[in-house]
Amino acid sequence: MAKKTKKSHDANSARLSVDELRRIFENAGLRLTHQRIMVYNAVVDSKEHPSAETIYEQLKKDIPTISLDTVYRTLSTLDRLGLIKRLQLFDYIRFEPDLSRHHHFICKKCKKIIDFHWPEIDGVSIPETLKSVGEVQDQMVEVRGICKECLAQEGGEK
Amino acid sequence: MAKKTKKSHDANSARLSVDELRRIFENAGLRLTHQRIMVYNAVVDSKEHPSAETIYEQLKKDIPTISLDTVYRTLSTLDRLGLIKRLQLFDYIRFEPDLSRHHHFICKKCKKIIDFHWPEIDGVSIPETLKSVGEVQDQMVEVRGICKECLAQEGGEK
DNA sequence: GCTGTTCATCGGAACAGTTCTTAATTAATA
DNA sequence: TATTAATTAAGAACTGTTCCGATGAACAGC
Repeated sequence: MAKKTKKSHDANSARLSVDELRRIFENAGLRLTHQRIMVYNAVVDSKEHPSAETIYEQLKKDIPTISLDTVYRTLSTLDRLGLIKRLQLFDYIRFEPDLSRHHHFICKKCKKIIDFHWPEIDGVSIPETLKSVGEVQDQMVEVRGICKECLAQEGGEK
Repeated sequence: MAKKTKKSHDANSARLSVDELRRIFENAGLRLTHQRIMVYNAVVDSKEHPSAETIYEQLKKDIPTISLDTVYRTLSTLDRLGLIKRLQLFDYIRFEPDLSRHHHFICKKCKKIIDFHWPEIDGVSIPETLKSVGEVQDQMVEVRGICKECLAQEGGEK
């Protein structure tokens, strides 16, 4: 009753079923524990690129005994298994469930991260000079600025 | 004699003269101290996106009494004045002198950061959806992969 | 069912990078 | 030279993250 009904998912972060999770964990020789399921679901359901701390605070409501260490370890495990993605954009490490190619708008003020897509960029082939630098595995545009909410606040508080 | 002759600069990180620095500091109501000049020069001369610790270790050779705290404070000041740029891509905070638009290749293995240019990307205009998200101030492509040196090492050590 | 083994978990301690504190000293500018 | 900001030293504090030793749960083979 007091529970939030948080169900709105993007196409690219649909939650895997427990059976699918079990298969992935078993293949990796790992056990699928309650905590692991809960951490996974928390990241997938979240839209705010949460930090370990955020996930921890959230899960404590349902599992009061969960430890921060477990959250950290589990997030690492999930990242290693490719189920979520680790991001380091600021002082915090954050996690996101969207594994498809996308980019980030980062508000310099409130540090909010907003995903966006940019197909025009995704189509541009990597410059020649980069090929001699190394093997490219991943690319992402990071756009920084001030988000609408912070702009409104700035204008209002003057 | 034991001094390194490190003079190769990119076009975009030409060192400001002491007079130019003085003017900038004066405008900001700050004093231009020996340490500040040295820290500034160390970043501008460096090609490796150094951390505070790296700068500190380097400067100790010339100023044995310099404190790590001063390095941290000075790097912040220089960033605030727009003379260098602060980067947080990994666990360390790093600094770079190149203020022009460029992008970063980051080696996942040795954590080296290599600058590169990508004019094709710079010309692409920002997607419509972003305009409703906020005010864009800065954009940068982050490419991750394995650099040539690490690739060679990987092949060799097998 | 038991028994041992293999993990995952817990709680707290440890760690690393960064910032802050206080007081004394040094050095830049008017 | 006087004023005042910046630096130093030595350490504490802080924050995010990881490690450690003990405990406990789940599973395999008997």
